[in-house]
Amino acid sequence: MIENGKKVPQVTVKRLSRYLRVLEHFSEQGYETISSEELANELHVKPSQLRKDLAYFGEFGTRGMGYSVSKLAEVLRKILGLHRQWAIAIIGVGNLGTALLRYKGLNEKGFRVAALFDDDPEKVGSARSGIHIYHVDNLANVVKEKNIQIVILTVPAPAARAAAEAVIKAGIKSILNFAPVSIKTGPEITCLQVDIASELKILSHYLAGQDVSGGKDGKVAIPG
Amino acid sequence: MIENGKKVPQVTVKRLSRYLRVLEHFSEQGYETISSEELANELHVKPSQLRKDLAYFGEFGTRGMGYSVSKLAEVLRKILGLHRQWAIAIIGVGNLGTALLRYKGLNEKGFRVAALFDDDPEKVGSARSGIHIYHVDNLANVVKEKNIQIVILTVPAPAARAAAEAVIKAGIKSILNFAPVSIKTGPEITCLQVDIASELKILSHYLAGQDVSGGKDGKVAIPG
DNA sequence: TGAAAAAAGTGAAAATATTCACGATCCGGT
DNA sequence: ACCGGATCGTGAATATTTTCACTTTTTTCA
Repeated sequence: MIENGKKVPQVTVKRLSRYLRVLEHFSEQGYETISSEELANELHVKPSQLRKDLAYFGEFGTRGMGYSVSKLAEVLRKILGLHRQWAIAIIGVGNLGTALLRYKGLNEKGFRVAALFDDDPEKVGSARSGIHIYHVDNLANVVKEKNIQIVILTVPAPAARAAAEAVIKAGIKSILNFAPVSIKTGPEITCLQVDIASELKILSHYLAGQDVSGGKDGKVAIPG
Repeated sequence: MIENGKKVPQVTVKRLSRYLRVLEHFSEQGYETISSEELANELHVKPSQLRKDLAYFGEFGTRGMGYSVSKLAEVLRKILGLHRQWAIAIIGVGNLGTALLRYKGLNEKGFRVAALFDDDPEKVGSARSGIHIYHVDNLANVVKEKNIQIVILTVPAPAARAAAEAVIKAGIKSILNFAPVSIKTGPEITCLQVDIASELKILSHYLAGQDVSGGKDGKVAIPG
């Protein structure tokens, strides 16, 4: 691992991937160097936070000058493991699974969807965007065969827990879970949750708090 | 607003929506009461955290007994503003936008997709799942007309910033942004970001850190 | 009715994460 | 070579969030 000593907070890793995106953008624009202030402003974080985030991994800037755009990008790619190619499986070929398969962000350099899984006999055996759909019962085999490292779970909620168990049993260490179910994992497994319905409810909370309409049935007092 | 005093961290609000989901599940199973321990275990958080989260809003349990499943669910629905109906617009009718439109989690009680927007003349004027696709130029009008409160941004990255500006100008206060671009908003606007490519990179980081293959080109040392 | 058990609520402690502010270093011009 | 300005790197100060551990309240059962 790259980091030198103390453990890196996950929020930091999340920001690193954002820094990288901005750097790649600046690189395309022909920028050679960038200061922590410019880079941080782009993402609406404090420059000191950017510097602190990088400090977990080493020193990459030049005082008085800033950072070399290309060098820093390269460092971030290494920290994020993007110098490798990761094979992804999507489990659950519904609306969301299919959309993700075709989503540009998922087919960036470094990632490749290598297999799809479902338990619907109608779907199993066919293909989407040229990727074969296997039955989930074959998960362990296909994972081994195709050297899959990352699983994206887009199954319906009731199926999620079982699917997650199968995934873990198949030896997968990285899960991106879109099902609205919390998955219990050991410490050696990274499971990130993307919960769209929850996000909406958060928005709803803030909207309701601002009491947007103030309408007649807008009472929110809590009984008892 | 409901909360009594100090401001509520956003992570707390996020957890509230998860608690609610579990409660609804337990309710369907016929449970009448639930302890903080049972509820918290389900989501792999500490019971004390659940209690602290609720404490921002009041006291809802009975010592010695736990919480009434239905009462607590009702409280959470109110806190989260789910006793109202919110109209959503999706901007960007590509793969992801279309998938979300059809996604169950987005059509739960409390939410309704009321309009779609795109700037592709091929799409504008047609409909998806019975929802009309407008040109983004008409955003402000349609937002007013249909009383839209929440916008989901699923446009490509280069279009995101402009789209976000238009959204904000149209008076929207709640944005769920799927574009890989950081959006600067005033304090009265809530903008949540769902960044799928970033999540993958986080997974990649942890995978690389574990040095999964240890293979020949697995070197990760940083030069200089 | 009283004692024991269960479980919420909560102030304080601990752990994390962010921000500040300043010393260190580097570049460019003279 | 030196000076002034820019900007990184970082320890210390804040701020935030989580967890603990204890107190209070309620229920149950003998």
